Amino acid sequence: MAGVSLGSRPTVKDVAAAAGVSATTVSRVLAGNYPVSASTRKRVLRAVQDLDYVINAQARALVGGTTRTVAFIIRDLVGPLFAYIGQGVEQQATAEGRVCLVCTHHGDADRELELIELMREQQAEAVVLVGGGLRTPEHLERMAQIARSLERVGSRLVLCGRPPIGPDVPATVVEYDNEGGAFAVTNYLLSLGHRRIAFIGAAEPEHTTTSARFDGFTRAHAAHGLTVDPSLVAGGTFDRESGYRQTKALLTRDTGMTAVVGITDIVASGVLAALHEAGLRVPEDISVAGYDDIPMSADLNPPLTTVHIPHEELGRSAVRLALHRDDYAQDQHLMLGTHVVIRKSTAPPRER
Amino acid sequence: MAGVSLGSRPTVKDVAAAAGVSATTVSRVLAGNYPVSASTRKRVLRAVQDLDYVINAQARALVGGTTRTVAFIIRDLVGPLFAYIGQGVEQQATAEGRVCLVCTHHGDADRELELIELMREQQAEAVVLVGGGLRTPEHLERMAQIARSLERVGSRLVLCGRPPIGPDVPATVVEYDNEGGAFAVTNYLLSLGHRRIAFIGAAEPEHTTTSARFDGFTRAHAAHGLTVDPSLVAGGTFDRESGYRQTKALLTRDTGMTAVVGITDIVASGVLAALHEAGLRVPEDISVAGYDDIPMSADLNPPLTTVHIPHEELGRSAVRLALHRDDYAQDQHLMLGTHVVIRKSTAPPRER
DNA sequence: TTGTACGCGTTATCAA
DNA sequence: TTGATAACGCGTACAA
Repeated sequence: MAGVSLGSRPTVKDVAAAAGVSATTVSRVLAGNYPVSASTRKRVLRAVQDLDYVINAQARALVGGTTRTVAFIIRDLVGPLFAYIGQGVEQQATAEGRVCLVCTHHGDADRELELIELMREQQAEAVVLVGGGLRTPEHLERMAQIARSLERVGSRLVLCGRPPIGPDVPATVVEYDNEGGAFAVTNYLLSLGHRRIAFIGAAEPEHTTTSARFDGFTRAHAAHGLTVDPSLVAGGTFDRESGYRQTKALLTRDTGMTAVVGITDIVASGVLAALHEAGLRVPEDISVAGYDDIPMSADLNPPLTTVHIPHEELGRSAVRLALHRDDYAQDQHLMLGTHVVIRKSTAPPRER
Repeated sequence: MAGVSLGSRPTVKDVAAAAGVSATTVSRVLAGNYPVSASTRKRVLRAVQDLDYVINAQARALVGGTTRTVAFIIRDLVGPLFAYIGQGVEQQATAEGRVCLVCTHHGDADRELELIELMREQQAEAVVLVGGGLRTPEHLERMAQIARSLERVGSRLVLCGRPPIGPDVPATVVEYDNEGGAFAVTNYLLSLGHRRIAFIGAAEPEHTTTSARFDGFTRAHAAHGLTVDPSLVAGGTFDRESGYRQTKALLTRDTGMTAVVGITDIVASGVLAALHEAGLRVPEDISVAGYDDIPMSADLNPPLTTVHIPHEELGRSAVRLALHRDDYAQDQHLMLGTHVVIRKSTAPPRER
């Protein structure tokens, strides 16, 4: 292997020297945006090969002003829902010639803010926040400030699966119809004849996802002239264990419930487990619905009725909009549709 | 908001001007590695606040020589196994104060090589390859070259879940006992009395994961004085659909098989589906085992006997070793153990 | 304790 | 078609 020197990265200068040209010429050959004679180009490319040269992205970013980098900040890398959105982000970023930075906050809202700051240091062209977030006034205010900070340096805050922060806050928003999906699935259960429907996972009312889904649940009841019975509303977190525990608790009381809506499919899988354990059949004895339509839902026993979210499309659109916001004044707020996927876990209530 | 100028990122110079000091002093305050008078520090920090200044990570990397960045290259962001390894990588990187770059190659080995090159441009301190890879001579040779290229510029190739490339190739390797796990689970089935065991997912013999697992399967047979019947070995890919199709095909022939090993849990879930559809009970009529111990395995019907891989530990160790390779001459090859997790999908064969 | 001058690797500008 | 020079934003050696 000719010409490779150990211990230090070759630079344009080294290539220039090896090719007997100036650094400028090397740069031009590599960029291909300037006329260079064929013979010179050949010599330069040869030197690049010999020295095993690659460009220094940091140096290029420093002078060029852009890093061609997109950051995405996500609760976790695991978990079927977020991973699919993340996959959409990564694919679109790659398709647009960008590199992806990824960070996880494990549900810690303050950590999320820290990470945005970190991504601002990294000069990310866009900072995509995946999934729902807090909606307390303080948090929204800090978020608004951060959005403006990013704006000032030519970057862009992107909310993916979360409602806008405020009317005058510069941010790209790609959300899905969280409330509408919850309305639709609840409405479906009500149409089947259910009147005692439990809702599991209603804690954290200041969390955007939680509140939107619960609102849809409530509105569907209202549309049928009903009000939600608070004793049928259980709290908990977004995991399977929570769905299991909350269902167990509900079963100890005589609630008369004939259907359960889990705030996510994962929660619903815990609901199913608890019901099976109690010897109840789904959907004969009790109906169960989830939310998210993660791949696993089709494999549950029985296959779960749920609300479909366009996971990947969410991520892709987020990046696409953010990177092309200067083009023909695109609308920077997109609301993607959701729809109910009817499987085997729901049926009319038993005659009592 | 005082002092924020629109449209351009503030620099140390701006902060210095605002605080009435030199750029050097600002740098020192921010780095905190040099004595600065309390009053000066205060003025500087105040200016930083006012201007909403953050450091430029690219510029710092250019002079400092290090990006504090770790890249990980993975087949997909979705898929339970890789995501967990990725999570380990991300967590350890964060714990070590690094930022993560992520790219996916969707199983395309050439694309993987391109991405490594891209990460070399990005000056990543370590480039972690997650999951198995090709093992053709050409690919190995290109891989070895790349490892040396990375080495030359102070970066490091890390193989996570893949065997070493060669003895003289500079790379950090963290693998798990793929062959041993396959041996153990096959041995378990043989010990239960099974003699006609199918292996599903044996295509791509040049893929490291595939071949290691099939080797373990073969060796277990040999240890019992048996040879593998080729008619019980089916090919296919790593997905559920493949497991389903291959099983269907096996069932059309009278193979006499009493047990099936899927090359992954996902494949095994397809196997289960095909068996159920054929009216066969698991494990009464036929036993099924998988590989990977992804979370879903415990929820399959019946819960799947499988081989556990220390997913997250794999990712964490990979990053830890790579970043500390200068410390006290650490061994840069780690082999983590696997073990069989016995659940409900395996039992002794029926008396015939 | 603080400041000046230079260099990191690249590209843009200007001149030849 | 090619080259010299300056500049990007920061850290560091050296000087004060």
